[in-house]
Amino acid sequence: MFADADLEDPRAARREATRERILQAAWDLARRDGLAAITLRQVARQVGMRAPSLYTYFGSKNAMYDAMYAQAAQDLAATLARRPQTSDPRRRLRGRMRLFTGFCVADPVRYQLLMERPVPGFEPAPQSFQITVAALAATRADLQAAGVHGEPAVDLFRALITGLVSLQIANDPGGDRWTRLQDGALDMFLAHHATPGREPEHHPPKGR
Amino acid sequence: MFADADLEDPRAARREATRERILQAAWDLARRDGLAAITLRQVARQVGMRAPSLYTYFGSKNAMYDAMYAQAAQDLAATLARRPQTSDPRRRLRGRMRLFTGFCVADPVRYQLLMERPVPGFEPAPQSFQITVAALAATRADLQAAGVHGEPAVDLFRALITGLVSLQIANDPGGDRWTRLQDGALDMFLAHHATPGREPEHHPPKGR
DNA sequence: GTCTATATCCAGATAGAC
DNA sequence: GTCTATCTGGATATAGAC
Repeated sequence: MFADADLEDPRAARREATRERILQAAWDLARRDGLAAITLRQVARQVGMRAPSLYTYFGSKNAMYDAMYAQAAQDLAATLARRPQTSDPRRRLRGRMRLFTGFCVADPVRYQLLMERPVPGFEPAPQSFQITVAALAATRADLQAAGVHGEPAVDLFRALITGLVSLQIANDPGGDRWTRLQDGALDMFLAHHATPGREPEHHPPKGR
Repeated sequence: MFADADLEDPRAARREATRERILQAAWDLARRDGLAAITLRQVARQVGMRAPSLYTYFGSKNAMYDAMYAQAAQDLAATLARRPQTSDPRRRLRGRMRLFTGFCVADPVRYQLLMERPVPGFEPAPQSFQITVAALAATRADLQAAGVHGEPAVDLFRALITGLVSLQIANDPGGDRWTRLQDGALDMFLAHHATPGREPEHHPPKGR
């Protein structure tokens, strides 16, 4: 975003590198102890500093969480955008779904920060939050292209994915007990909620 | 459990009543500020005491969480057991599902304490946890009676319910945007994972 | 930019008077 | 059984020397 505004300036570059090291340390601690449990003292120690020095880089602890959220949102957007062109809408939907579930289970703490409210008192900046919303809108378009129409169907699809991911993370972290069910789940869903056969170009309904 | 061991003894009864008042205050505060945010001082004030007095009733803050967890687990067990006899397995499954989702959305904080790990450093006593597990086993039996066999199908069913409940709680608290999808979701699920027609008495497969 | 020192606040838990 | 007083510890954040 504005991070690389002055990549030429070596001072700014070095500052950015330090910011990055701090965030990396924060992620490591969050993965070990939970997002809400990290303290500025711990983060500072991890990068060889004392807590007050962090205030040179982040105005507050919540500002640090904000930077972490922004990183996570960028990760998600980059992951979902990676999907290559495919002519078959169902294959594209399936690919996007796999990318999404893969992203979620690859780093449960990142998922938690992005999708839940794991830190009391912290809410992401609207600007970062919009990145997340936009990234999910792509899936909505895929659904429509695959012949799935109507808000209830989209909601049910979201529930299916959310359930698979959260049970996977909670009950079989690192495994695939639930994620391996995703293809079958998609088939089941499409059989009930997609108009069969090829789907023409579609202009969105004007309602909602 | 052991709470009513000496209901005759008026001293024990009064003590139990006070314990109950304290827990009620803790639930109220948890619903307002979140489970992890409640403090012993707040709870004590709420019942007209000072914090140290609570140690007469609970050995530690975690012991209080344990008592809350036990209450929630008992609630769940009582709710799921309430299901009246129905001859049609599918109707029974549907009824149990509705009881479960209703239980979850009726008190999101209770659901959170029961199903997630919302308080860093607190894990429920195994004895209470077992109540939860046993209560959920009933649903497993209902699934089998309705013609759903195999662990993957059970896992998918759990994912469906979990997703509906958690999106409902997170994005439409107090509403029914997701819970109203449950009957349709069940139909979809059964169409794909249940053996059609009437299901005979079934002895569990030895595999798995 | 980083440090020490400190302000400010609040937590869970214990000791001991009443 | 309930209280006051206190212990112990940790948090975020700021002031100001270097």
